[in-house]
Amino acid sequence: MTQTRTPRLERGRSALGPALALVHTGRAPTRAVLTAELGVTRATAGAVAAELEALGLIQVDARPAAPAGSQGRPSHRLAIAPDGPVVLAAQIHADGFRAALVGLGGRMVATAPGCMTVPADPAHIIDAVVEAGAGLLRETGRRCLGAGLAVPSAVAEPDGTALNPLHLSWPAGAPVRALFVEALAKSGVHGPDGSPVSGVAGNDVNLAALAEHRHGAGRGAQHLLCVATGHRGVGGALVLDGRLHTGSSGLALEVGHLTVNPAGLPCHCGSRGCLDVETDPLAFLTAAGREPGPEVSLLQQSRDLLRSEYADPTVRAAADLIVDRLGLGLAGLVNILNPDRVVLGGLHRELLDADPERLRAVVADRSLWGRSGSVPILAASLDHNSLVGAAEAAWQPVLDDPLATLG
Amino acid sequence: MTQTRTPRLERGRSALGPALALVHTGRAPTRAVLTAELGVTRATAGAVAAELEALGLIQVDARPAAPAGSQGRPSHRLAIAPDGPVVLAAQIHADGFRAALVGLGGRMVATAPGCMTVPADPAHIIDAVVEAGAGLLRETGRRCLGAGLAVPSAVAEPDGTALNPLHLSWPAGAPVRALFVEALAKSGVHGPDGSPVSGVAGNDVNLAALAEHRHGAGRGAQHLLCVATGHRGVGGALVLDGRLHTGSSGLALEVGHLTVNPAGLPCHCGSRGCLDVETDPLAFLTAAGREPGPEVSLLQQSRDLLRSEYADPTVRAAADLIVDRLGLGLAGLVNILNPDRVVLGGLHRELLDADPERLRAVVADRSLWGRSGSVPILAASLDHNSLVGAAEAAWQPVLDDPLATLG
DNA sequence: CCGTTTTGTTCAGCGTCGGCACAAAGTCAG
DNA sequence: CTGACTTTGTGCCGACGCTGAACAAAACGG
Repeated sequence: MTQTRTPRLERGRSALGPALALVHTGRAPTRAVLTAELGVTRATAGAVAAELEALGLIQVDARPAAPAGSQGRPSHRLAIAPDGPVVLAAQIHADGFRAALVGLGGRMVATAPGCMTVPADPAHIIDAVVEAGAGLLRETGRRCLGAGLAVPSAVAEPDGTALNPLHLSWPAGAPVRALFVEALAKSGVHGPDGSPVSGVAGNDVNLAALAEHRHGAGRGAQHLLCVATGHRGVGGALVLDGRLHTGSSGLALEVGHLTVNPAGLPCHCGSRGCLDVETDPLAFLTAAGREPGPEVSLLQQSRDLLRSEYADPTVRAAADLIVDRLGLGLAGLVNILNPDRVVLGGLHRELLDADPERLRAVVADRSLWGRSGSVPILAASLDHNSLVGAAEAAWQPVLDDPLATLG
Repeated sequence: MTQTRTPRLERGRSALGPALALVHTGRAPTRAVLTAELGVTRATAGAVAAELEALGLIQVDARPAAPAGSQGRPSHRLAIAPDGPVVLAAQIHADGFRAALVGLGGRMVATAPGCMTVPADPAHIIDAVVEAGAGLLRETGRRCLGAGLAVPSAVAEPDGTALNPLHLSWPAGAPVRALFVEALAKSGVHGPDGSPVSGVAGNDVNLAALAEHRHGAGRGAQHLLCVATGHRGVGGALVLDGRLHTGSSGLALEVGHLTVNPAGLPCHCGSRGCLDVETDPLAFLTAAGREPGPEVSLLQQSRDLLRSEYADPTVRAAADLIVDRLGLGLAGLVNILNPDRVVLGGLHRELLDADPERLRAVVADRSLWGRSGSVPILAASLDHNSLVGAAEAAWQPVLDDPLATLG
């Protein structure tokens, strides 16, 4: 009998994936740096770069723009091919959806926003956002290698179902990944070989964390903790050694039910004073004595209030209160996860911008010992980070093994 | 100029490390299974096994004990070489210390307990435990490839200092790893090449989790959460994909200050009702209305009480109270980390044994949705798991690259 | 102009692993 | 008992990714 094996590591240049990841995240601007980062010889790095260029993923400019002041032969410049393949990224949030084409390097090639004019039904909305993305693909004629979808809900693995899509009034357990894949096939989105592209779905904060780690405020962090609040409730995410930690069934970093105010508001989870109900936009508006209106999103109302009336002592006091509660929650997370960076999004990001020192002081005061007490807390720095993160998740197979997904 | 490179991946048979790890954890009892687990051809697996045997690490029995009922040629049996090299494992706890020699497979070859007769000084105790280990090495004449030390304190990385060795009355920041390495050199513990062996130090609960994951109740878990309480305070640990997650500075899983009883006892951290003060042996004894005595350890007193007087309603009520608090803490951790298994040690293990259903019910009730709500909670199953874990940490370089550490 | 420094490329060689053929050692059917 | 079948172990050869060294190229400085 002929010997069969279950291939663990595909054949092909094994340094290809790491090399592409380095160029993708901007950590390998030249072949010389690529050589050092990969830990291989110049010969290998050169061959790898040539292969990536042949695949149409990167581009080598023999004449660099910056002559620089160092001596020796100037290095050629490595860059993402501007006309290379893209992935389809989609995001659904409380106020609408957005589709985009995203190239390597996190570059948004085209984008199409959409409002919630269709029925609030998972299948219809996902169909609409995929159709918008397919339209962009038709307009631009770019090759598409994958697709990613960000939703404001925990997504269970390996099922791909949304467990708590509360803001969307969707039923718990909606099979978002299956609907996404189905919509992709229906819209005729296909890869270079004509077969339908693979689709992945994930929690929006998780994906935002991935994007911030690759291209934003989290760049270079070993263990990155992200916390964000957009509408109702609070989301968390953790990137460990460059990979998203979603736990063994996709439910990790459900941080909303950390107790941050023992005598606080009752939460649907049965406890009181959970992070979810104490630090989200509604909590802020309530603490500031404002009645939330129905026109714009709670995040928008909170942001407007914070930016325009921060001088008002009531608003200031409300912000301080939320910051104190958030700080307690972050300190608890820092003690458990010991990240080397924290990035905040949504309203938490705004609160950090308004008074960076207060939040940092609370966290430092309540977290334990040494370096972890002074863990840097930064504001998210990317526009549409969930969308870019959905693209990152879609790019992941290519970054892991370019040959298997292209050649 | 000749090309230099910073080697990322050492040369040598790259399947050697994974193969040794499989035999080490008992997941490769035969060459046939090894072939399947590694995902290589039989030829490669055979060559790898032959090389490991030549290195004196494993042993191939051509005649297997179990003829089994399956047809085809019976597979030869792979086992850890019984007279192979060992590592020196050491543990220091509140009541004394213990040194041991541990072979691959977690097999304890020799052990030597010691009491706290020496001054309560880090250097003296570490010298004593290393000297005990060196004595075992001299007695048995085994080759020693590394050394590991478990201490009841968070150990900061990369410094190797003990940050909160409270039960030992040591100064915070004691340089335990440096002292350990120094003591090893002083005692003449050396590797096969005559140079002093490398020494690693870690938190005892972290190392216990590693041991349980490799050889105990955590075997096969993808993400394993361990929680244990031995004397005062509560320790946590997380094993992710087979590697200990210690965070970016070694301080991860400091779970003692999760709030589990908002109106509870004040804690030195400034909050109230922390896991540390609500679920440790002292909390149990106090809840049961017993005055802790000075003779034996708090854990021993708690265990005796729980085992002999569980029928007493007061004791039963105290146990239930602690279990409820512990369940709240575990649920919080499960929501954040989403492990697929939880293993409990120390008093928590005893409480689980006393009433497994109560704890599981509390955790399921307070953790969120689906599979994570029914995460299995098991009792630690290894004797001296911190000690075995110290050995695991010492073995790690060999498991990662046998050739680099041996030949 | 030539030496120095750094970068890029070509080429031979080596080591690991896949693929195949064959041998070995058991079960099962008759 | 014998022969077909199944599964395991091993020897051989080639593919291929990578190293190492030599050489060429492109800048700077004296």
